Amino acid sequence: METKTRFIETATRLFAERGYYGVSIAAVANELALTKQALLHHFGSKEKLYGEVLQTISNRLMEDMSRIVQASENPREGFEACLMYFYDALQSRPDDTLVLMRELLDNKQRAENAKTWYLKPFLDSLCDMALAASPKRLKNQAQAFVVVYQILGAMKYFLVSEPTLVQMFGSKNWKAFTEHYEPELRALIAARLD
Amino acid sequence: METKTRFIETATRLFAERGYYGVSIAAVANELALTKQALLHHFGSKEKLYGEVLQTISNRLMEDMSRIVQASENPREGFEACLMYFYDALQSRPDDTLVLMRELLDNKQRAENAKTWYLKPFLDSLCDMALAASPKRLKNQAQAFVVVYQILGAMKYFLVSEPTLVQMFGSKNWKAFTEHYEPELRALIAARLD
DNA sequence: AAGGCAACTTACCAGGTGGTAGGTGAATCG
DNA sequence: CGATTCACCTACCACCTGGTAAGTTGCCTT
Repeated sequence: METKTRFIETATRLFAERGYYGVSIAAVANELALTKQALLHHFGSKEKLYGEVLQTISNRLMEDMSRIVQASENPREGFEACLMYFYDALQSRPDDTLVLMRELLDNKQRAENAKTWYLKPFLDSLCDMALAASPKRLKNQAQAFVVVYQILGAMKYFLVSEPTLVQMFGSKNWKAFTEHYEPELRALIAARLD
Repeated sequence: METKTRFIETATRLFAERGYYGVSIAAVANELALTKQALLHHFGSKEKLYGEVLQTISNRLMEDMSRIVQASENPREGFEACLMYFYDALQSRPDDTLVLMRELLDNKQRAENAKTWYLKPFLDSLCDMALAASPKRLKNQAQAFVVVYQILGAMKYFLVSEPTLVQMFGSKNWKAFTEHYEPELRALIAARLD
């Protein structure tokens, strides 16, 4: 595998665990037994490395998502399938989920330097899909956005809480929670679109 | 006001903005035109300062919540009022909300230290209330927990996104979102209990 | 008046931070 | 073959990090 790709994968894991400020570029490089200057050679700066991490996550989501959307027949089914796919994707890549959540919290600080909104197109397309899926229920863009955001919040907050909930209630209860969560998430989505 | 209290307030704001690793004790002290050694005099270490910040938030939240829980009469109405009150509380103190969210993400790292589950009694009582509020819909503890967690996720994720959404969509759109959010949150809660 | 103590201060430290400058050896290419 | 490019290196920089040591100042108690 290319060194640059390995840098991005390692950085994704470390940023997920400790956040942007909690990870030094030297720490990322050490994981691959390279020097931080090797990293700087490939990315130029820490901020650009972080940008590529976000871009990679964003690309992965957008590509898979557009595939799902095209495969669907009617807007409503496509939107629901898209959301459930998103839930599976977040569940199967917890590091991506954590990085996205951290980015949400951090980017007030970084916004001045990095003015790129990697996830905005993703949010926009979800809102458009929501409007198409439930034109009677959702009267305008703002309302569609709010409903989409409720659904995203319900799934992301739960997935991001795994370590805490396992420690709080034990892994047996956590397993029970996850088994209940998917059907309840479908029910939530349906309830929000009717 | 006591210097120590002012330190905690300033630290809460900065930790909310940049996270634990993103804030130096010197930065906190500078905000109050004091030296970092003044801070160390009061708290001993950065970790202890952070602990006091968490404790202060936890105390504030628990006090408010226990007051509300006692005041409820009808289980269903009491539960809904409780959730909406919680939404208002989070909304009125965005820094507290951000710090709690960050702690949720970080405590996989600090799992050893994080044995203070300040939110567990709160979660437990919410689950009990949910079961009492909708005994026909919710068959067991796990199901009640899942539904409660969906609602909490929907509100917390939205509130935590303010800085990002303001920059992404502008403050005018953000205002439109917040106006839609409260009624839609009530609708979400109702839909999840029927 | 004397002592103690809380609330600060300056001076300092070892180690880490992101980043620059200027290489080295190996592969590629005209 | 020589020139260039690539992927990496060592050396170095100015600044920042949390934390220690040792005062200094002014109020409170005895």
